[in-house]
Amino acid sequence: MPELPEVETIATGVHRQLRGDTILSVWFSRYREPFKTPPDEMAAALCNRRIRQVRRVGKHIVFDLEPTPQASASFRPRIQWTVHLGMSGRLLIATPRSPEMRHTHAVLHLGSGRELRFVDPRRFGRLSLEPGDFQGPGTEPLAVSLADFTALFRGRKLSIKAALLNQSLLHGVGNIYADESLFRAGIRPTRPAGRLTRAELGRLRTALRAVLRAAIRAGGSSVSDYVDAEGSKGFFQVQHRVYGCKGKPCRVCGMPIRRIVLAGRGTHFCPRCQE
DNA sequence: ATACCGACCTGTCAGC
DNA sequence: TGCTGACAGGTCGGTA
Repeated sequence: MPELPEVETIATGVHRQLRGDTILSVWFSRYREPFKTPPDEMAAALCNRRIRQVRRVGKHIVFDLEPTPQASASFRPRIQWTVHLGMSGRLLIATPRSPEMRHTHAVLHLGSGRELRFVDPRRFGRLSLEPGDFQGPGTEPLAVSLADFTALFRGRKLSIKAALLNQSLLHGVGNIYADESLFRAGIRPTRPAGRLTRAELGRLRTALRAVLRAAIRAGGSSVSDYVDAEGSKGFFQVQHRVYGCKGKPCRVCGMPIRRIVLAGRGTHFCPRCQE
């Protein structure tokens, strides 16, 4: 389940491998779900583009594209192709001889002879064409100042957990890192976001940045493995302290970790350490 | 405007 | 063994 650290790791890996490569032709599956832009329009815009940069914005992977010298002069100079992996989306760099996995929904044929494949069994992923200034829906959690972070939650009645998941506030935080950062900050997920003290918001911002950075470091150690081949190895190196730990003793106080449903999501916390 | 909830999807796994 | 149902969750659209 790709959240900010996973998307960052994938974007970095794809950037390293594909920067400077060109898109010659594109194939899309028949499923319409992955396309926020009509497939024909997207295919026409992607062909004869050079990959200038691949990076992460929120949970989106953004391909900055520029025309190849051969492209017609009517091409817009710069466009962006964005990939959202949803729950189960993957990007694979393959050769034409690599067997095609089930649920492959897009294949970009590249000038180097390689292929970039988008595989997404559950089809929650989305592909989109952007005019060239894609910003994402919310604020970047790794760059937000304390003042801006505090302002995001002011006056809000929804739970802090739901607020962290709201991509139009902060983008990039998903269920795992919401739970993990709330645990590290000692804040119960059910607390109304607007009722948190300045001190608590400060702890939460610090915890969120720390856990995201640690996860990026962990994922970063196996970037090429992920992009090349099967695994999502790197992402399991992260030590979860509450997520998926229902009933296990809290690492700090020993109380059993509780699981409730909040904002429609499984939510994990320590009933003693988080108040 | 804000908040909440079901729908969308398929693979996995517990339980029978 | 093979089946059934619950569960996983990012995002969107409908509703209060």
